[in-house]
Amino acid sequence: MAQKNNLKYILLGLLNEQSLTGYDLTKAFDSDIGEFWSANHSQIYPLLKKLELDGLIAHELVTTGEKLEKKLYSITSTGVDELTTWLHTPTPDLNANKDEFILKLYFIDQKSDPLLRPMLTEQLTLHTNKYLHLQTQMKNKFNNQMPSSNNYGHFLILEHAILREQEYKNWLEKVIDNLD
Amino acid sequence: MAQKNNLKYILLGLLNEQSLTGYDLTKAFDSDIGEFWSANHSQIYPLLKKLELDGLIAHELVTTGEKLEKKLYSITSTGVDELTTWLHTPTPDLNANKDEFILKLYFIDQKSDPLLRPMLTEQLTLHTNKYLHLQTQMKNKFNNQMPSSNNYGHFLILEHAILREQEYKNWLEKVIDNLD
DNA sequence: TCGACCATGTAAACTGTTACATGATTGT
DNA sequence: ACAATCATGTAACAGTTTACATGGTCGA
Repeated sequence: MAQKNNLKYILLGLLNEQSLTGYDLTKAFDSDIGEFWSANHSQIYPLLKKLELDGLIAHELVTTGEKLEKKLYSITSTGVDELTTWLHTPTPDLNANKDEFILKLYFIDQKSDPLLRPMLTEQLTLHTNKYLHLQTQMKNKFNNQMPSSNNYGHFLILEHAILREQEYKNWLEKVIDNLD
Repeated sequence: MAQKNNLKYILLGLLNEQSLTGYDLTKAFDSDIGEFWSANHSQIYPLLKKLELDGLIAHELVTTGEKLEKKLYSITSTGVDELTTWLHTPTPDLNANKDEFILKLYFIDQKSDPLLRPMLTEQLTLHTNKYLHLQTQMKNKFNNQMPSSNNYGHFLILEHAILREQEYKNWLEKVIDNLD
């Protein structure tokens, strides 16, 4: 979906914590931030170039081994300013979260439709796995406790994600039980 | 985001219930289906043309008043087949639901950040309103009861949406309370 | 040496939003 | 008459995905 260049702020936000390469930034979407946003390297590399042109980030070359060069990006003070401005900007719009399964379900008219049970159980598996995955993340990153300092936001969104998956699981289980 | 042409199936799904104009289909995203997907008329009209070219839908002209012509679209048997195939296709991927507020929260490091409270209360207002809106929808459409026939999927997703907003609200309230 | 992973890039196609454009109907 | 709504379309732009393309490093 054509959003408001949120990816730009994600990159600035991540670089505000530490200097990273495009590859590192790409990987960040496989874990942490991946629970809430997705992006491919083919989108990230060009954007990094643009952000550098705009003076929001800068890179230095680092060589690994014999000749493998990486571009280690860091945020500039202008970049920090833009990030801060973004954080201070209200977020007044709730965007419909586009869930393909929910869409299909919308078009199932009858409780007796034989498609219903396999669809629901498939989703239950997916959401149970996601739930367990998030639990593990919480254990690994925060040892199930609210951090006394730092990463408070990260803790909060992980907590929220877990509650969300729990709700999704519970609802699916209830609906499946009720099919009989 | 570049998805898998989900909009196509939404249009087919809606036209499978009854014949509609492009304008009607556009309006459907303001209510019902709008809780789960968004689309503008500028995306819908060209897609309707394409679907007609592909033989999935057909239109007849209906004249209102003196000369206002509307195109009343209906689904063809080929269209029904494609819709059915889609409904039978597994939905094995959970896509990250992109929530800008959650993204911002991720970058708030300290519990003491003065930004935190206004951000959270802004979202609480939004989600409370959404919750109340969904409750009203449920009352209007289903009178708070599971339908004995028809629209079972619609009922389910509305129920799920309400539970989801309830969770979101509860979480926000808890976090705000805990700020003191 | 070989496979997994590190590392960076581009191109094409697709999906989605915002803006531009026009005209008719209906109810007050 | 006027405003709100009905009704349909295109153009430009922005964001996202998939595929193409290349080469280096590290550990078993």
